Amino acid sequence: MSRIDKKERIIQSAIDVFSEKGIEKATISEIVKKAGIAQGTFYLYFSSKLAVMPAIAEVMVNKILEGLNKKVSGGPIQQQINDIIHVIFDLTETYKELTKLLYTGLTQTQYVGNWEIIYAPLYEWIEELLRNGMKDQVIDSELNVKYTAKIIVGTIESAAEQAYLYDQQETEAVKEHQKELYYFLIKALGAHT
Amino acid sequence: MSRIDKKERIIQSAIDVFSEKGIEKATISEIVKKAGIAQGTFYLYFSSKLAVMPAIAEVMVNKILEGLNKKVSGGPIQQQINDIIHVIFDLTETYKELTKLLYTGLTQTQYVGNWEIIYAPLYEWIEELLRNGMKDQVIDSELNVKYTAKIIVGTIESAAEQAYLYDQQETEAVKEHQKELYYFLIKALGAHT
Amino acid sequence: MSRIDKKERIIQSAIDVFSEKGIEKATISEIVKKAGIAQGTFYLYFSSKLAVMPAIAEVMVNKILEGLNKKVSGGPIQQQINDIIHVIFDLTETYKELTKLLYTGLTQTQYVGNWEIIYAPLYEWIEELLRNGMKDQVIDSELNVKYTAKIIVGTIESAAEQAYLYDQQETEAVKEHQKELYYFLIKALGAHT
Amino acid sequence: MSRIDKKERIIQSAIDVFSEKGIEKATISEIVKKAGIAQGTFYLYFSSKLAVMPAIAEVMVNKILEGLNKKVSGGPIQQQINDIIHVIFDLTETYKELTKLLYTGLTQTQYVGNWEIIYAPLYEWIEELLRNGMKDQVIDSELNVKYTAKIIVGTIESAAEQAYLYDQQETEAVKEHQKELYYFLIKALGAHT
DNA sequence: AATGAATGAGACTTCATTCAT
DNA sequence: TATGAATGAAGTCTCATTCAT
Repeated sequence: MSRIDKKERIIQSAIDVFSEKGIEKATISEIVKKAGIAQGTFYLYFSSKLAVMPAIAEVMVNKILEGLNKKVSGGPIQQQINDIIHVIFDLTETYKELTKLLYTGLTQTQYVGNWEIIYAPLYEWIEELLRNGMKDQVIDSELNVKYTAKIIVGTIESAAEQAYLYDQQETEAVKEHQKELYYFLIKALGAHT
Repeated sequence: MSRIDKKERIIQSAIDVFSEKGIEKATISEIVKKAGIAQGTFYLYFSSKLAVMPAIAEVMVNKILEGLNKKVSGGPIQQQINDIIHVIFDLTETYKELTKLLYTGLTQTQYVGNWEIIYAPLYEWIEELLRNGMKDQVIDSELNVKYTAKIIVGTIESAAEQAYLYDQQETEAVKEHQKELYYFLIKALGAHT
Repeated sequence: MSRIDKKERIIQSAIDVFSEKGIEKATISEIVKKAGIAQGTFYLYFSSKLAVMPAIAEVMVNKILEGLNKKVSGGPIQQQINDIIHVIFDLTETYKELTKLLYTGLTQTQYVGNWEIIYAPLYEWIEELLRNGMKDQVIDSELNVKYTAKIIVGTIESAAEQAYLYDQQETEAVKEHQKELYYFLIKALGAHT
Repeated sequence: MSRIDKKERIIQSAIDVFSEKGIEKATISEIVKKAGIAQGTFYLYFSSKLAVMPAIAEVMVNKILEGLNKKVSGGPIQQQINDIIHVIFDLTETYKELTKLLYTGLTQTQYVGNWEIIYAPLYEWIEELLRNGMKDQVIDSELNVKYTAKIIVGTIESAAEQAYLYDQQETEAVKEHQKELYYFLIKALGAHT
């Protein structure tokens, strides 16, 4: 097993354990046990439980980007917004606590600053979408691309967390929530419904 | 010192310690020390560190409600939205990590369900605002009041966290972010800018 | 069991364990086990293994002082020197490694400075002896009391350590060593043999 | 790099690390790091951390012998005693903790017995000096050469440790201490001051 | 002979929780 | 009700030692 393998295994195992137990109750002991490596080996790669957070965050953002690239069609902006909503909702459902955990985990460490760097590619992806929409004159041409991208991501993520994490909504309610969110965003962007 | 005093002191002290140390590193020892009570006394009021969370959440939501009631004018919907943004941004700045911590803290316990109950008054406040706006025909009459209220709260809170917590923006950038958020919401609600 | 009892027990147990195992191999686990207290209790009294050192040093110096007060006669200076030699040799034999350990233990910590304070009463005891001898004109009247006291203690202690610790001399050799040491000191002090 | 080079480097590095950290906190990791060799390589030369001690002791005794041979004049015994004091004080100042560490380090191992062997050449050097002094009738002809040599070495070393290690005396005080020690030894040996 | 990643035993340390006062 | 010393379980982390390369 190579060095890189070991590190990957730790990250993957940490994702599992954090998801299941939460940051508080997650232990390095359990992470290494699940990763199938020795206790001391953990410390060759990470200095503490929370030091794994940035690596996990990167994995998560990559999953979102992958999802966006795979699932978001090249069609009209309305369809694209709808696809983005579904991608983020699906990932949030799959990884439930993890996203929230990441925020908290990072804020509890010296790595808060990393957050922006890690999320940058995602924001850029949305910014590109907005710029194209503005170029095609299908969305409000006066909006600030940078902040709007952040607002959109925050809005969708918080809605998804609401739906799956706090409300623990039924499938039907989730659909309703998504639909409302869709109209909300479409209007906010000045696109035609 | 009465029972209620003691309990209040524990909650306040817990807010301080959680804010400063995060959930992970906060200890009951420090909470009781700051509260000026004995170790054992804590357990007369709360069963564990995380059991204080719902009480803290309630305090926070009350602060938001207080802020809304005090700061949000009776004027046009646009002005009200603007006021709401400022109230939530200000509280987020003051209590920085605390909101996030609350989410995480609650999700790590049996109290997740409480979240909705605690936030209910806040959502109702916004829902009332929306209903009035619809009645006055100043906002989109077709939107779903319940989900829209949640979406609005989520959007503003996530933007505030972005601004103060992750980006650690300068005053100017925050203002820009707030302005963009304002237009975003106004449009989303179908109100005239 | 009172607070003081607990602390005393830790110190006594630490003396035993350090003597038996040396600083390196002594563990807090074993100290508490022998003291019959819980692991965590140790930390209520001392912050680390080495932090017990000054307390042990004090105990040792007190033992020496006790011995001097009890065993050293009020007779002629020659007899007194002889008695001092025996007291220090006896204690060194009983506590073998401990004295050396103390030096090392203290130098490995922030407590080096304490050494002088702890040894002060012993030096004073010897200084008093010297001053009396000078007053009675039985020893060299020109010697510096302060440094000579230190030199005497150092000379006797190092000889005792030589005898018992490094050379591990037989009884006869020890007697010979002591006798030679006696003449050495008598002459150094300018007393008549 | 030859075998001998490697071994020398380990010993030198161990001296540095032991001096800086003390036996307790010195680690093989740091010794090899400073020596510029791999972890495993250490074990090709020494079986443990403490097994380096005898080698270090030898280095130290050689330094003392070198110093004596170089610095101690062929003049009158008084001058020679004075030179010896300076040599041992200087080395003690340079290597501060190391001498004490050696004692302790050796006593914590199976190598205690080695101590006498290692120190033998030093004692012989002093014994030779004493025998010459006796032959020349400049010192007490009745003293036991063997024990007196040990006592002298112990007296000077303990005084030097007092001065530099525990008291951390200023230059002036050290000179005073040395002067007193000089008269002390001269008188003890029955030489004329 | 040399390497250094990996190991895992075990020491250290913390801290929630208890309970006699 | 309130206290806080004592507990000891459990987690963190280090580091000597091994072994495949």
